[in-house]
Amino acid sequence: MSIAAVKGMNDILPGEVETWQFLEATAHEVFGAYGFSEIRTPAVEKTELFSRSIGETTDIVEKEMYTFDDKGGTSLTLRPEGTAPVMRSFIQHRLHNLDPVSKLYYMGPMFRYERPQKGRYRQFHQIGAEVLGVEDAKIDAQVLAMLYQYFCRIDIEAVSLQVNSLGCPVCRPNYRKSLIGYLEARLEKLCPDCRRRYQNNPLRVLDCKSAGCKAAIADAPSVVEHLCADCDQHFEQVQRYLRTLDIPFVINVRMVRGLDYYVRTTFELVTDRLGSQNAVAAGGRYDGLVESLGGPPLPGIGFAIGVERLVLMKGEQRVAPATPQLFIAALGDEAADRAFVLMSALQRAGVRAEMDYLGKSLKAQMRRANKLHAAYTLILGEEELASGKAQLKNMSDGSQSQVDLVGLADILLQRLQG
RNA sequence: GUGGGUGUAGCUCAGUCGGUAGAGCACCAGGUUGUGGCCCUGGUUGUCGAGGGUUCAAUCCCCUUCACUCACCCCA
Repeated sequence: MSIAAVKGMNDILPGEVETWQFLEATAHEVFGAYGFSEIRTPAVEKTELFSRSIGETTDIVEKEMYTFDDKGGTSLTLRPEGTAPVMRSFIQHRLHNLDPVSKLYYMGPMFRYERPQKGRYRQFHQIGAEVLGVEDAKIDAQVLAMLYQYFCRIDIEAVSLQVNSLGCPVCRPNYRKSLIGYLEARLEKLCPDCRRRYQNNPLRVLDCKSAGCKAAIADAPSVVEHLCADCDQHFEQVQRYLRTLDIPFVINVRMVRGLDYYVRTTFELVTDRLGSQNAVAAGGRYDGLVESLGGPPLPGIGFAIGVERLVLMKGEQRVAPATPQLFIAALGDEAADRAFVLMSALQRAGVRAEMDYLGKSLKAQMRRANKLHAAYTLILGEEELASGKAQLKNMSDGSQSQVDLVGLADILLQRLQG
């Protein structure tokens, strides 16, 4: 057997890559309109960055990271998510000194050692955005509005925006305590996993998919009822601004986060079309993160979109590859040389032009022009060289006209670009 | 990490109750001595995932293994 790609890491081939390019180009455009700048960070970071930010006891850090020692003995990790590297870069370059508010976005591969399945891969791609320096609920709403606008622009529907508030270090401990008390009284109804984790990570139980757990937590205390005054007001304002902007959303008080740094506003864009990997985008507020990584005490909020999941949702409605505007069918060596020069001139001028390189028959060249969906085919043979006029065929209606060989490049440029 | 499913041509798959394989699509050529799409004719392509066992004989039965895939888990 020849060498295959690494498990869970996929090639993106012609035919599919056009969809990726569209999704990325639209992100540049939409995020740019909202005042975000792109930031690019390395694929590898010191391991400590992730263990400190994501949380030592999360699954990501405990068992899903690609971690290794480099030849100098430093423990490095392929980034499993994008927020921590952006925070690291932000702090390292003191970006808060340039502007009190930073709006950044990124896109690129992330790595997690998980068992691959539909919508979940070991190398996957995220498009993410982060805002640093604003606590006001307007920015929460603006980030959500931008995310919503992006999904409108890429024409993906069948997603629902779910919003929740997780509280802050002041109010969450109280909620935690009351939730643990509630779960303790119903331990025997919980699944084994939840029985094990209700002490360490009680919020996780709210997200459990087992029928027993779902029933057991049906009237569990909700986070929202336990918010402190500040958090409650913040959450109310977020909702008010979302309504002002006509952003449709639902409140899901059972939504939790897999990463430890989230506080207050959290959200997910979920769909029922991707099996169990139902989140196509997720994010939230992380007000303590920058400071905990050694930076200034700045609030932050952001999200990440799973690009593979978008591509899956686009499904059959793929973005079509660009097709040649002109195919030049040449017969004989002399005509092929003329065709080559002509094609090159057109390409320099930005016209998508193509010709045959394999010495095929005219019939075969026409077939290829058709297969490539060329808009026009120029036929150039001995007769045309002798008469000084080439045949230009419109491939959609089959009509054919004569064009002068003298100044042909300019004539074609006018026809094809005008 | 756990469980299920599937591995046969480039793709989607059929098949042999054990006698070393086929269809459609794709690709190539011809039907038109210089004109695509539709149609017709012909052609190319396989270590039947890998290793071992049973057998005169294995792509088929048995064992092992690998890969892919879906789900659990986790998450974008």
